[in-house]
Amino acid sequence: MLRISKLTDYAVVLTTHLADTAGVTSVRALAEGSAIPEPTAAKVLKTLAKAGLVDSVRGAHGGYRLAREATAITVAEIIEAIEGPIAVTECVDAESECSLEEQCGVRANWQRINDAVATALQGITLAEMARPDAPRLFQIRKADSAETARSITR
Amino acid sequence: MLRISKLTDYAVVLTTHLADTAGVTSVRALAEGSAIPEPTAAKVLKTLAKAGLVDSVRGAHGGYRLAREATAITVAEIIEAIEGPIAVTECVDAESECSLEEQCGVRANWQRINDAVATALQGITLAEMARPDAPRLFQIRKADSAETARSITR
DNA sequence: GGCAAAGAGTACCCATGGGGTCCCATTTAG
DNA sequence: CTAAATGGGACCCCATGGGTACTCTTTGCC
Repeated sequence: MLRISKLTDYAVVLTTHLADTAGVTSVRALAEGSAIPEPTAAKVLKTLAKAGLVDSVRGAHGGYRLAREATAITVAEIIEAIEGPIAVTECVDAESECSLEEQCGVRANWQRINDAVATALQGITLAEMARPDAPRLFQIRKADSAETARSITR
Repeated sequence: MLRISKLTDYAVVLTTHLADTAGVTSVRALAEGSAIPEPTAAKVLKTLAKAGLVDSVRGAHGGYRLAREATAITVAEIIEAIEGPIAVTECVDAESECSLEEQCGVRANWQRINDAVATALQGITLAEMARPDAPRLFQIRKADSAETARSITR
């Protein structure tokens, strides 16, 4: 499955909506516009605010707005705000004491895969994510030898 | 976090060990060599066998061996054997009825991200995964030209 | 000033499924 | 025949994703 959590999905959708709007938007409006249950949307937005990705305005007529330009927010940041550091496997995550890490030749390669995925997600901005007709696609390539040309054709 | 499950991690480690050995190897030997609890290793191997990635030999002196060359098994296959189809988000997975999918501009982009990740994992063989000093790295590129766009759409 | 409309913070609950164990049936070498 | 293996279940536990509720605090507006 290799899933991101639903909450993260919500976060992307919500920030996407914010990217479309100029001023601040209330949780209620955002929730309605995204078909996300309001309390849950509120929870997600609070988390995003703590992470500094959105700014909140309290009080009457308050709401949320993006803390930066949509072009300056990456999908990776949103994921990390909700789920923590991107770590494909446990052993890739910072302080894991894999019992036989000396032996484990697999680890280094998971690390590389993890880096590739992280880099990819860091390269995708919220602005791009907001456009269904995004002109850019993303591909992952082996960086190396001669046959890399063929690496896409599966 | 974007994690693959521990069981999948185990699967990669176990198949890696199989790639190093010629004949069949018993679950016990594999479990000991990988520091994975034996019953759990057994479970994983059964799943891999059902998926056709490893062959089992029953009876005394039985065990497992790779069903194909290590160069002909991809990491993507192992992941899918344990976790099912690679689907970064729910809406990417086959039969999801996302309430407002018409509206949801995010979906198409998740699909693209998903494809990129899947393609990457399909390009990594078990043989490569088994070598800690793998010479190849993996990187992700944005392809903003129209031609590459076509090459990914499956 | 006071009320109402917002978000902040936190505690809490519930269901799902990852992770793990066990048992018994079946196969096969010696 | 027996022991050593896997096949195929059923089963359990508990961490956590997902969702809810309730009480502060801030602030616009009459």
